[in-house]
Amino acid sequence: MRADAKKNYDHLLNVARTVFMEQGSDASLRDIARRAEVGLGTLYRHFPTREALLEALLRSSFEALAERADELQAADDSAAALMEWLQEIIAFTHEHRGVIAPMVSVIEDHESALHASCVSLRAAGAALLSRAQADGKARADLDGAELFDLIAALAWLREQPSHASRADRIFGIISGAVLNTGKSIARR
Amino acid sequence: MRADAKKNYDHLLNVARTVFMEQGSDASLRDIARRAEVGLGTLYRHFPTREALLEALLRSSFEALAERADELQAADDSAAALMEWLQEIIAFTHEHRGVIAPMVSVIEDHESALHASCVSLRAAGAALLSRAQADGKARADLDGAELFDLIAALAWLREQPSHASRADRIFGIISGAVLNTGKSIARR
DNA sequence: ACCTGAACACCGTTCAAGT
DNA sequence: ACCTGAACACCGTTCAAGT
Repeated sequence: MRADAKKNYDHLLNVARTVFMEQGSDASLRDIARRAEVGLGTLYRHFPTREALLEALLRSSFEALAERADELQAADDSAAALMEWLQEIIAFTHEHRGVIAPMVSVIEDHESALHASCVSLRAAGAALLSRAQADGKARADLDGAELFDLIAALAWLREQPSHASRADRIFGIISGAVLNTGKSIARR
Repeated sequence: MRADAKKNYDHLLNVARTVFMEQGSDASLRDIARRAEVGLGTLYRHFPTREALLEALLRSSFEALAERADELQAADDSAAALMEWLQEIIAFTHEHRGVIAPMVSVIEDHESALHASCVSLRAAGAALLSRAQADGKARADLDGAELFDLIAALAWLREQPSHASRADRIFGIISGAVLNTGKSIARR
């Protein structure tokens, strides 16, 4: 990449990070180009779709979450490890408002720039689930795709302001449904 | 209302029904006015917000769902009644793609035209839940707002094409978490 | 090789002017 | 009392023209 192109690319990523954080992942691409003081075509040249921009922006975070799952595979308590990872991925999507919808919409679209990252995350979750199942701590009749569905549902709910006060409770209820520990979540 | 106004009002509702069914509840209001062969201002006069249009369109359905809950209160099995009603409300939101997001976003906004309908539905669900709880068939540590969250999460998931094949399974898992029957959902 | 921004086809919302 | 549609302020996406 030419030096000037590289500079634009990096600057666009930084501005996009700011704007997405402020306004969510459905922020205006025009606004990003404007704030980066770059032609709109330059943004489209480097990132042909919103998904491509999100992927470039969040790649390292996705990788970190996948690595975190690997680390947690070594934890003593496989159920606690799964719960911890669920907490972390929900916290991540909560931080990046609006990111769960594109993640779900591209999970079966092999052409999307965001596809690989989502599949990796699903696989990372599936691996943690598998170990918990092997330990008899997670319900056996659940697979990675279903776990990803539950994560997506929780993540979407988390984005709704009216839900905020119940977020922990609902997380407990749904993640509790994944485990074999009966219905023991914190009572009020 | 003047006769010509009434005619426009009714015609707009019919066209909106068609367009929302075709494209979801976030369809273009401009397109609706265009297809109704009515000035854009006429649509805004009758329905000042998208929520007002949705409310006028779905009021009878919301009422039917609330009445259905009343009927089901008389059923023998309170747990089955709750499950049946959950199925029906999810089927309704699935039929009306895109409607769950505004429903959740206005549930705490007393000014919204859609507010009353959503609160009624939440109350209807809460009543069914209460009876199941009194019978010891639903987990005691759950309230209407939390049930509404779970419904919303399921409804949103249902809108995602990639989720379609697992819809029944996830419904079983989440609704199972509401009941006190352990984790007995259909195995594969 | 890369950048620019006008052009095109859309939105939602408001409101002066018309009947 | 009601209707109309231009006007305004936005979008996403493409692409001819420039450096």
